[in-house]
Amino acid sequence: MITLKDIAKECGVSTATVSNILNGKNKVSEETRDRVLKVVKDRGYKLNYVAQGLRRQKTQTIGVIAEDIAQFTTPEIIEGIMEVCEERGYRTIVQNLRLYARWQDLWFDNDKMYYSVMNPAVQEMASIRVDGIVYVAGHARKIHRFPNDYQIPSVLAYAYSQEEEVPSVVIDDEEAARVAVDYLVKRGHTKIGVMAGEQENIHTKLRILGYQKALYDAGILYNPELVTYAGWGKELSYNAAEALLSKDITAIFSMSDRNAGGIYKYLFEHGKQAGKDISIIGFDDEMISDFMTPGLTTMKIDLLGIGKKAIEMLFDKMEGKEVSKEIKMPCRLIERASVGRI
Amino acid sequence: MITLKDIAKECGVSTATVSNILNGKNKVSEETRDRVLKVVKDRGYKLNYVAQGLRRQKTQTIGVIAEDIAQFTTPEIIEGIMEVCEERGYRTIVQNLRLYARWQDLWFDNDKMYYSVMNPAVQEMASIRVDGIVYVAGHARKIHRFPNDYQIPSVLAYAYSQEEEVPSVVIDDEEAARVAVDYLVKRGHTKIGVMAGEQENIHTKLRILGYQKALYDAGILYNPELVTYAGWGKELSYNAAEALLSKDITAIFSMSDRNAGGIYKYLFEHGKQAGKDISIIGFDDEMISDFMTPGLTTMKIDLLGIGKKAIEMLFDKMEGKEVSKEIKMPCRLIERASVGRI
DNA sequence: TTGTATGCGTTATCAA
DNA sequence: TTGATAACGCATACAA
Repeated sequence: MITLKDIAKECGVSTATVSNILNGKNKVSEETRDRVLKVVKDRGYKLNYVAQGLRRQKTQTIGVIAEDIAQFTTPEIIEGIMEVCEERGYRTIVQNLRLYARWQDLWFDNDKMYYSVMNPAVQEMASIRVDGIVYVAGHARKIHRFPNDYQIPSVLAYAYSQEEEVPSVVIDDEEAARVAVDYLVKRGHTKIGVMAGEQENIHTKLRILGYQKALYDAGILYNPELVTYAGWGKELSYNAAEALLSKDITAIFSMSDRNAGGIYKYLFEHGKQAGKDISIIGFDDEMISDFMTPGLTTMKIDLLGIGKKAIEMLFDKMEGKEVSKEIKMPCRLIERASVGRI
Repeated sequence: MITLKDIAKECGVSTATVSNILNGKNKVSEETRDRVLKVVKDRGYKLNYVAQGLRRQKTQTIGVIAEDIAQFTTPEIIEGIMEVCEERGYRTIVQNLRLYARWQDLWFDNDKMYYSVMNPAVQEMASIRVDGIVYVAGHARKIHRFPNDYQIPSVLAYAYSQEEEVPSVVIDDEEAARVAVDYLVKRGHTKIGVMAGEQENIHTKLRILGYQKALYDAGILYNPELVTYAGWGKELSYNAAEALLSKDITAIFSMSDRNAGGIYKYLFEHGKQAGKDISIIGFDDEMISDFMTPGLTTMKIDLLGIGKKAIEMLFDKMEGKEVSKEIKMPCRLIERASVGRI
């Protein structure tokens, strides 16, 4: 592989001069610049970032640590991060912890498991000498002890940071839920059930709060019996659908599109339809919501925006600017056909 | 940041000794090893991969160039690549060309557009001095002129290579289609329509071939009038559904789950059901197929397997082993409820 | 078993 | 405007 030294020799100049030219320092004459640039091009010379990184002590690289790129939220968040990095001339290197693929949800409360994968990943990033780290969580929770021994500027995306120096970007679950339920209320629904996610999950708790808020604003009494916890998948939700539907309700706030899918399945098997026999609003705007029949009205998460915001905060931090401790990104209502009027 | 030299000084040994210990060379006494290792641990010393890469002329890093990680096939392929890389102690660095995000499908036939993004990406990988490259395509097509000026061992995943030195891993479209249609035939269907993808697309052409093969094997005459081209999305397929359904058919081979979704929508609006009024088999096994009502029987693509196979071929290449020019990965039938018997 | 010295490809300092 | 030289952190050949 051709090096800077080769170019220098071929041009009859010093390596310092070639380096200066390549880095746009203007202490070189037009003439030598042109000559060198021509040779660089002809020989197809390419800078060695490894050597540059060593000398500069700066790799111009952002590390992304993803809990699992197979989580539906993750690729789009990373897409947002990469888009901004590219604009700013930064490279991106992705570490995939594959936490869900390894252990499903067993790692949630198992620090030993978690850190057995997380620590090496951070060390890896440190060894590569990335200039900053974006940690992309698979679902919202409080992350404490973010290993910051290496003094690398870091930002959390899609989870809440417990450490002062690590800011985070999350979705505004409570407000999004309030908007969703308010949408039902505005269409005349007052008896509104909830197909909730995992009971201990932060998303779940905050969305319950938003649900309460919307009811309160409308002067409707909160009735805990109308809230069913069914995890995040289709199956549990399907199993819970019958009991929930047998209650005296006209609409359901489903905390994920997948949960809504379980209800749809139940309805289908009993010859009923969302939007007609019962109103349903989902959450996530996963692709499935556009493929369910009828289309599922739902709350869209701005994943791209989360990624962009997170990396922008990281750059601000790297430049020593003041950054907010936590940013809540709004969700957007996507209207389809699963909600009717009373 | 603490360096190898610091450790050496603290232990009163030379850097060479520390390096030898860290690299598991057994020309060191137990005693000094233990002493050094203790200091390494206490001080939290971490190797600098940048320096190591420079010295070794080997970065222990695999570059992944993805046409777009937002394509539904891509994250899982990357997941497979990363899993194997991790086992072998290789790092992974991902470049996301964001081709679809930038230009939808305009870049397919526009070499200038394509290489304006592709060439810098490859140069980037070259500058990082990755040991090998896996290129992950967003959809199957023939890729010529894979820029291999840098002599970096490379492999194509999910597209066909036109270059002798670049092997590829693709899905066996023809056989998968044959299996799908045969499944319909075995259930008594003889009048089988096709909701096909983009006409010029390789997936489309090969699957048509598979369709023909299955018909031929069953002694059914191929009738081109039963084949409708509708792109890969839901909308065009929905628009084409009426005409296709009005033909004298009892089943449809849909070349993507999304296409099947368009048919479902049409059926739903006309009070009909897949599996009862018409049989449908899809392709891809995207998540939507499990959420459609009734569940869509479909062909699952082994994306994880494609990723693993591709990276394994790359390692073989890097080790100078002989590798096949092209590997076709089989698809698997996933039975749900959208196909009935005649 | 351990240490010395050199070089990987680049950038930065300083002198010319 | 240009060049000589040192240094970044590590691995290795060779000497001790």
